[in-house]
Amino acid sequence: MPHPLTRAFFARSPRRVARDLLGKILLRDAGKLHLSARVVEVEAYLGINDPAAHAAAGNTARTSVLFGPPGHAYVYFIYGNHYCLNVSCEREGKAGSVLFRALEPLFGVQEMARARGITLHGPGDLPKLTSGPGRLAQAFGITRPRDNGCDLTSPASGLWLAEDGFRPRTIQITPRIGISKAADQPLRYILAENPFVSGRKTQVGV
DNA sequence: ATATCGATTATCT
DNA sequence: GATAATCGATATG
Repeated sequence: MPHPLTRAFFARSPRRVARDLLGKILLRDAGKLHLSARVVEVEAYLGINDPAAHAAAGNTARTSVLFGPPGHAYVYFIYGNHYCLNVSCEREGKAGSVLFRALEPLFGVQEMARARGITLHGPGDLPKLTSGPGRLAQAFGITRPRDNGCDLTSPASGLWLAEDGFRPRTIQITPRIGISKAADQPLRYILAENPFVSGRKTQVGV
């Protein structure tokens, strides 16, 4: 049985939290709806001194959760279309966070497909559910303001993180995706060779 | 297979 | 007024 991650787990640097979140599980419990998926791709955002981080703009109405206690959901809306999910890290007052970029569905595949508004035609379609930060948020019904600030260490919140004993084999670290500032820093953590990791599907070079 | 582009809005300059 | 931690559709090789 999965058990929730602790506050102390998140009260560390974004790099360590990101690294250790790989292989953990995100769960959604809303009445009859139960979803779960394994974390396979995340990015670390380092706080006010990271030009690519929303926290670089300071503690505003939008970013206040980042400056609050660790282990809480920071949900933002982007490109007029998509929501994305982060978890706050470090101590209260320090704005590090981790962005969830891709998950591997474990339970509730049909419900995720319905939330995404797509029909599955085969196993090859599964990555369309949760591969990409906007996709996984839609699959889990994560929106702002409703889910912004919710406690991801508490099953009672209906959106939480847990571990089930899974141990990742190979972890790779690469530059972050989709940003223009500080784009060279290696802060993206992925489970190597997991088909649910977002981005290029074809291997270039070797 | 890769490249380009439109959608649509909160936030900041 | 411009841009953005994205996605999906369309065009082209």
